[in-house]
Amino acid sequence: MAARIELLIRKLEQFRRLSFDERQVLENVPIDVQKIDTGRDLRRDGQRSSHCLLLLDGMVCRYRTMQDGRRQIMSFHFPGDILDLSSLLLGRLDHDIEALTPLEVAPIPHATVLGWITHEPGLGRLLWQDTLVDAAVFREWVVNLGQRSAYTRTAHLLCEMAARLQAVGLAPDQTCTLPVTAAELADATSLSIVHINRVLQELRSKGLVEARGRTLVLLDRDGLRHAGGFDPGYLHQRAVPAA
Amino acid sequence: MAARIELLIRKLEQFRRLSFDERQVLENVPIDVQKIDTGRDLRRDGQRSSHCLLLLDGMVCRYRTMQDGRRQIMSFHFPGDILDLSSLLLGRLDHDIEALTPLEVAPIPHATVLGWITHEPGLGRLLWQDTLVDAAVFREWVVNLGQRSAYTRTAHLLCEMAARLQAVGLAPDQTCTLPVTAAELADATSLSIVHINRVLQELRSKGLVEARGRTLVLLDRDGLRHAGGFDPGYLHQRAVPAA
DNA sequence: CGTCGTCTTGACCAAAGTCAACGCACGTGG
DNA sequence: CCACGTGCGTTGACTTTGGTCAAGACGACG
Repeated sequence: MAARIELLIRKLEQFRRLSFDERQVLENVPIDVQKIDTGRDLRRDGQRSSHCLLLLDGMVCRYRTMQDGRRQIMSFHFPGDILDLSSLLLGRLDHDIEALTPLEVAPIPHATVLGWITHEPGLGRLLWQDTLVDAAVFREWVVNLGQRSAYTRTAHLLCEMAARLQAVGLAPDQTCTLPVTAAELADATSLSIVHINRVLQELRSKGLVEARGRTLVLLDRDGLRHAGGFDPGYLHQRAVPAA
Repeated sequence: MAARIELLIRKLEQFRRLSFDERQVLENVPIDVQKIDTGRDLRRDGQRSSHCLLLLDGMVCRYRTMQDGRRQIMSFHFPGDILDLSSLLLGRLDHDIEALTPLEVAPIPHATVLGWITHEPGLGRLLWQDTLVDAAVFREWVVNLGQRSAYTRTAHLLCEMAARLQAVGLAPDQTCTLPVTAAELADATSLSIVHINRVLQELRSKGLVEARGRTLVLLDRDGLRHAGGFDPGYLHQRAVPAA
């Protein structure tokens, strides 16, 4: 299963080609695949840990629960993402991380990651770049929550998810299937379930999306892009990598 | 004016004590102080640059302007902050940066910063930590915009600003003066000016804040903390540094 | 003294939330 | 194989939070 580290390599190669040595360092990491059920929390608010989690398969969200039980999803993550890079340098986590689908993750000891960046400082820079992109995505969410209407906001979020899936080769054609429920979209857009439902109806009536069981299918990426005023520049992706 | 780099040092020492060599590297940087007027843009959306800006005095915000002219402020910055660290590794900026007060900034060439992190990898780690904290702050803004009411949201924002000023020794006592207008708070909280005005009135009526010309005085930090449900954990500050 | 930017107020409006009931599909166990 | 329960989606009626518009006050500064 060592091939799985390819996901991380592909993600980092969004920034620049890796050198032979850099690839070697990553490919030599023993990958210990763990399976996790839908709904399980991978990490809890306040937790310290000695490993980072590399997501190999499935989808995950980070969220914070308020005192009154409402919750705000802060980000979604896809295969190739390192879920809690912040635990490496910051210690305590300030949010929860939950499995939205059945998952495969690989815990990578902090010591291993520190080894990477010591022996190959270039890798450290790439990981730092990754956290800068993360920050850019959070900024975009601030704009999205602050300035866009329910309809535009939802479309924008769907575009972002599609663009990120495509970047790691998981949404090769125009369509794209997202394993999210209306409740999860509501928590991410900070709309009520009732209202996100009305928004999704509108998106469906325009032929932009389609509901299939517990998943949402994006039918018309350009239409969604237009509906959400989506400009992918903030994702700082290079050209779409070859499938 | 070389003493000014002390601000950055103090900021980084929020994470850990610097070694003698690390201090040396930073203290040897020639500081070229530039003065900037209120309202000027320091950086524009899409811009590339060859320098990072170290803020020495004054207050700054990052924002994005929408097509319809509304704008969303994404963050405020205080002395000691590096304003566009992302330009170092990501190239194109995805937002504007504006002076909210008269400013003193020091441009630091990218090459210089790259030199720091090459010769003292520990400094690179500290700067990376700084961007992780930045990201944590953005996440908190997502929660703030998504889940908190106008009143709570505003109080929370004020608490955050006070806590960050205090961390660099600029709000030593219980009170704290912020050079922000209602319009700027409105753009940051994504409330209308009219509504933020009503919120500020309520905060004033409870003795939590006071308006003095173009500045806002925080009178009762504990009261604000309570009003905003503020928990500073996400700022990942160590104990308050000695004044 | 006038002007400009900022703050303030009140009346009205609209986007999104809440509540409550219902439907629908799926899975499990009798 | 059907009955039931559970989780998710849907709908309509009503409410609330905060937005919009418009007018006026205040205060700093040339």
